[in-house]
Amino acid sequence: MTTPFYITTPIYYVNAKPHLGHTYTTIAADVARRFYMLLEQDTFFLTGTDEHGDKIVKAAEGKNQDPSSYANQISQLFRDLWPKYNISYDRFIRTTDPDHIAVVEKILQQIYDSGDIYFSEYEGLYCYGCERFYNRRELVEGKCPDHGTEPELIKESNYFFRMSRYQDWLIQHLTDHPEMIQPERYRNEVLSFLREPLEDLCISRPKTRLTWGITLPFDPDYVTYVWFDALINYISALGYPEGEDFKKFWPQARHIVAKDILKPHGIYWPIMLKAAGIDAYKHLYVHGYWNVDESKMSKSLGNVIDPYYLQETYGTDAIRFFLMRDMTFGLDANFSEETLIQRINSDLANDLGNLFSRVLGMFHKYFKGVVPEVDAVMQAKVGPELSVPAQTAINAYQSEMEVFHFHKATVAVWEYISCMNKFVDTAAPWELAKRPDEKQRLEAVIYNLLEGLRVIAGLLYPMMPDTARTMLSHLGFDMETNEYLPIGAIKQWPALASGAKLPKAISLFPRIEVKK
RNA sequence: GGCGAUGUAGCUCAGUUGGUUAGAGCAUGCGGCUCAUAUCCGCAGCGUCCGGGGUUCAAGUCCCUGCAUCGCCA
Repeated sequence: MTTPFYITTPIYYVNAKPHLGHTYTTIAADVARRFYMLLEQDTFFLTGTDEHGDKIVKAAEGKNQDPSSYANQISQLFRDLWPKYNISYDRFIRTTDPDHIAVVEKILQQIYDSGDIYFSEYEGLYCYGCERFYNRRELVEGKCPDHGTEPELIKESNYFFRMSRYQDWLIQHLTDHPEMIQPERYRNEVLSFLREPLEDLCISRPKTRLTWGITLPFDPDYVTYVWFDALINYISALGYPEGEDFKKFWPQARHIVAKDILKPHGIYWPIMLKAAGIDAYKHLYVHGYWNVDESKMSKSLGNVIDPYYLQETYGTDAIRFFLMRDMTFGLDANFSEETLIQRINSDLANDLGNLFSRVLGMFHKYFKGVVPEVDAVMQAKVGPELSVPAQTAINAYQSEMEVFHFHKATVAVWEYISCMNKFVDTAAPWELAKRPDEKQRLEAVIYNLLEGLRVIAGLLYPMMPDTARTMLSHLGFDMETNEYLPIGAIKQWPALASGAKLPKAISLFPRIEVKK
């Protein structure tokens, strides 16, 4: 019985179209998920959209739509985008889904009954234009920064979640599970935040102000506030509390998020789970932002990268590869089409594509596309030159992937690709082909190069599923019935059956000509 | 204002518990091969490892301080 694997992306807020950041998070989750498929574990991959709240109401009003149809429309953009990037999720959850709403109600009632939700009146500075409260320090000379009007002091009653009660528990839990929040810098950020007393969280909005939300089961005059609704998706999607998927996958939950939503995921969510009597998730992986041409991606700068454009222009696998290769998980990275093209040409076309092409080219030239039988003595002599570094690459790749260091895992594969290219040069099959007495060596050299390609293709599957499958089918694997090569099969060496007839190579990644 | 992170070749970054001439990829220059997508392979150059001080036989690596950038909090 293997360990199940459960990975989630955040549910994306439908106040804007999908951008590069959403795309990165979702691809990272898909890569992780496919990696665990190679390990032959049972996997569940969840993504979706977050659709309630006043920002959605406002955005809908701006387009003269009701919140529901507006949310439908934006949510659909995400569902249309993911197939283009080969995202293979198991469920796309929406906070407007009836089963989700039922679970949110259930959890709210449960926490309310146990006494961790209380009703309280408070006073604050409210701007009617913004429909929100302001802190004194947010105001500009005592006025609303957006409207320039003086906010009014009003009294309002709301429901609060007693987070403060669980502060010590959370600190202890994070201490006992140092690996829970990664990379470490974000764990430290959470811990430093927890050094100050935690305030209770306001989890409701009166219906006089907001109706687009889930009604509190214990007070029909209020709806629940976005985070309390949104975070619960991670368990409602699995059929909490009785669902088989919940029982199977929840204990292994791993969340991927961008750094802007560290606090809800690092603090609110574990405490909500604790208050509801549910085990904490296993890991939270926090990544940085993609800057564009050295500056922050923002609508006002007009430099928001459109993932549809990228996919249509450069292709699914090239973008998947670039995003995984060029961002150190946890740190900010820079995106520019120039570096993207650079990467595609140098890593994909020159290193990988050309290797594939030259090896298969020689194979067809010297062996007419039929996998040669290799002499055992010769195999013992030639094989290790490629099989030993292959094992090294597989091990490095595997241990980096397990901790979501996609960047380093990629480098491990490319080190092996480089090793293969060097081997072609030193073994010089074109010289061997001229000498009949070297026929056995030539057979071994080509055979083992094909083996190396098999390993490369196997490892590339999580990152570049289409490319990997194309390569494997050119190496004679039946990719109609198999989706991928499991890790055990990747590690085997030699594996290719002699006598098999293989198709001619195709160009995996054409070079992109840069006009100057 | 408080806490923290980062600062290494033109660019992007690796550098374990301090230990020999500081590394990789890309870019640049030169050379080689011809199987291949004008690709690949080899060689070369380039670094006051942010500045300053200290500990040590020995510091990119530890301590103090200053500067810069960034993040979180107030």
